[in-house]
Amino acid sequence: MSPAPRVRFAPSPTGHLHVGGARTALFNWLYARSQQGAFVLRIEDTDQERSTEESYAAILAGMRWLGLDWDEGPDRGGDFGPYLQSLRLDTYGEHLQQLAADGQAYKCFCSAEDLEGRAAEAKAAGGVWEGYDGKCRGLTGEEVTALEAAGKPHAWRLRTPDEGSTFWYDIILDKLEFQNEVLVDRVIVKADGFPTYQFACVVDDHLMEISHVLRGDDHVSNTPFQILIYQALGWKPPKFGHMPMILGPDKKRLSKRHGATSVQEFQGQGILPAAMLNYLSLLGWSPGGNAKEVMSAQEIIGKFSLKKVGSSAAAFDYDKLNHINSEHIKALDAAGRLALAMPLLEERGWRLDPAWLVHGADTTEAYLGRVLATLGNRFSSLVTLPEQIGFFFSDDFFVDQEAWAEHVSTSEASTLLTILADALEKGLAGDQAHAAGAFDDLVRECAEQAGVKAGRLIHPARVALTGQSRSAGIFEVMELMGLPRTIERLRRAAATA
RNA sequence: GUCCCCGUCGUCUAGUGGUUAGGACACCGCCCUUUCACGGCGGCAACACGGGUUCGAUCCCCGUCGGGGAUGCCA
Repeated sequence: MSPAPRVRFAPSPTGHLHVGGARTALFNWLYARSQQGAFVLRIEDTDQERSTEESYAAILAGMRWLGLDWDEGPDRGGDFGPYLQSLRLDTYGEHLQQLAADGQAYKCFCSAEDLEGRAAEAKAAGGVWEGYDGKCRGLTGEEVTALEAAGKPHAWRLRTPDEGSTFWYDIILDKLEFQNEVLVDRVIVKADGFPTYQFACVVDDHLMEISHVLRGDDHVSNTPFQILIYQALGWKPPKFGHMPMILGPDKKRLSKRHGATSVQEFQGQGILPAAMLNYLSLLGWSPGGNAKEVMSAQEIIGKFSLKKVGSSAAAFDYDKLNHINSEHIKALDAAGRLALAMPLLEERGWRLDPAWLVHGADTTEAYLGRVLATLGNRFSSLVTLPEQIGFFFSDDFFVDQEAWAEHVSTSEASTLLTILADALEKGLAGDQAHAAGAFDDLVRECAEQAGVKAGRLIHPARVALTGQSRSAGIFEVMELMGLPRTIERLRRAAATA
């Protein structure tokens, strides 16, 4: 049995946790958890311009929301820290010295402007700029001394071989090979003394004993250069696995124009973390065959395997995410649903109105519990829930104008609703008003007496009471709303014909 | 331009050198029902194209096309 794997998620703190990053983090986490390995969080803040505290906090918050817990990280330490690259500058410096000592790294005095200028020239001459022309590669000791004496700042580049090839066996993509000829001498330490991503990533992955580097396939072309760094340092590279990217619904790069792209936005849209995690797990991976797709994190861990991770890019499907989300909501028990719905009431200041005198539910929570029970599986979205239950808490509720016009604003409806209101006033009292069945009987009686089918009365009543053409069972609604309020709304509706 | 990756229903995917190419989302229809929803049942719909290899290719090879990525002193 091979030793427990050590994997990592290494975001740069330059924005929110994007779904692509979240999926990368998720697959690393799934692999670690399914193999009893370690999941490390490392922050790659080597870009002094773009790294921010807010992004750092947002990324950690996003991961916590999703439930991706890490075993080692900047906030909780570990045996291989620090886990913030800006705190590891000495380490990178030492390794750079090692490379400089044996001539594998050299100083490059070309400024960004120099490089741009030469690239433009090459292009103008009809040629192609391959990335770096190796100008400082052959600088003599005297030339270097002179440039330094002149105060010219310099970066460090890795001297890469011109012949041969670099290859590796990717866990997901199988054998990948690059001709060294196309690999350029890229910068490993910038003029500001900070390492580039390429260098810091290699040094840290090695020192932190990362066994598997699982990342997006946008890193495929960085890998050969990184392998060259491992070789220059005399180290054995870890195993690499490049996962396919997540694209927008139109197969183009996923961007804000497609809708939400950061996990924080999905949170704001009523997506449950368990649902988000579930949906993301299905992008590029599958439990196989006819296995059910709606799963808890534990179930996913139990079935996860890197071997089953696919290699083609996936389009993000908001519809399916919503479906998975509704399945997760429906799978919740009463307490779980209540916990989800209560905050929505609080946001709106909705409370049980004592005047409604609802039997057996004297607190807002108990009342909401009964409302949700009546709703049953109709409660499948946090976005629509307020509309679905608002009329239970306020007289100023959402009204579907189209439904109102069709079912309520007619003379027939007006007549029938008045008949019903009268009958409720005379016929129902006391304990009877606490049984949906009593409302049921009375409504049908009224319809019969008026000579119409029950549905002719039920439809207008539903819209009159709830403002919508769809709701929980209307007799339960009457019972939960209370007799006085029911009669009041029926009369108000009858008057609008 | 160059290098690299990818290509099964509209979407996520399962799958095999010989299958009626399976499931899920979406969509459509029917049933249930006081409507909607839920649920149940059914339907539509795919192996990108062209060459090979083979008795036989969705599957193996080559090419084309399409999509994506890289080409930074960003990560």
